[in-house]
Amino acid sequence: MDRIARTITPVAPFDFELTAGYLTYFQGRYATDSLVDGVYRRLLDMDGQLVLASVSSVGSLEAPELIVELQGEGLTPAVAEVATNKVAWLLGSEQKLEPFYVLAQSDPAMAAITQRFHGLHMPHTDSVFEALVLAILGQQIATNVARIIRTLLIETYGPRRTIDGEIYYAFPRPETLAALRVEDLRGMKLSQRKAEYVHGIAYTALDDPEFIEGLHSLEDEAVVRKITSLRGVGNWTAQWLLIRALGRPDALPLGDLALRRVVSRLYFQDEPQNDAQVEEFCRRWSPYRTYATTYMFTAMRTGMA
DNA sequence: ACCCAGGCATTGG
DNA sequence: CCAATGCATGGG
Repeated sequence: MDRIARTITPVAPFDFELTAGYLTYFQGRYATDSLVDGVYRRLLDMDGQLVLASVSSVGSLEAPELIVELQGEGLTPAVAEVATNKVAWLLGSEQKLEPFYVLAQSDPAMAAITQRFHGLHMPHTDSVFEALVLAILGQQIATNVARIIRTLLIETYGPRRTIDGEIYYAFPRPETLAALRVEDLRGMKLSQRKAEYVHGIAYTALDDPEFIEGLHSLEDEAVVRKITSLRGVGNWTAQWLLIRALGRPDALPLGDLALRRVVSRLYFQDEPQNDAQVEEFCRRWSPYRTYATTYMFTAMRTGMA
């Protein structure tokens, strides 16, 4: 087992615990990710080579610095370089939040939220495929149910590695999910329809990887047009893809019940708002609607809204 | 026993 | 083009 250490210098302000904890808020784990005793861990699947990244903070909010310890068989400096870049991406460390914070000052509620969660960056998924499958799994079910299903899928079909007596999982590969029968996915507590969606997306990702992973080079609108042609992917899923997989700052997941609720709670005295009203209202945060959405969800999750 | 929860595709008007 | 409906699971 080879080990290499690297550092990452995120764009300030960067709150490591808040950002790494965004995914792992439930018992410090999210199937593929963990945050225990200030160390964020994730098993990276790099062209079939499994590398465990262990990340800890040695800096501060305004002068952030992260230590990334990598371990795996045949770990070379070149591989470590790619792995470090992946970790930087996973933690959204390049995001510049200041312009959004300035915009948030024009609104007392958002100003309070951004102050409370100062330095929270938006975590990203490793691949577009991962974000797509996770979004399908999360459609129209309670987050708790979604978590159970997600964990089951990852721990059943994800590549794994035992290190120091602990099992780590990477997200299942397209070829693995594409090779399954729909009944196998139904065994993962997916509905017939979702099992078909996931299978179809895995098949597409395997058959035409560029269709999925090539979305990085397209404009937001083109991404939405292209990805919603897949069965199981509507606007809500496309917007989450822009946020979670592509790191776009101005996405807005209209149709999201939680978004409607949190906007109505924070700005309309709990008076229910429909999608058109939410869209109209959220214009004030463009071109940073991704950040506004994520911060509102975080506020809601922690009982602040 | 019900009802609902961070949607989508299909169908019927 | 828009509204209604089935889908599956687990928690309240």
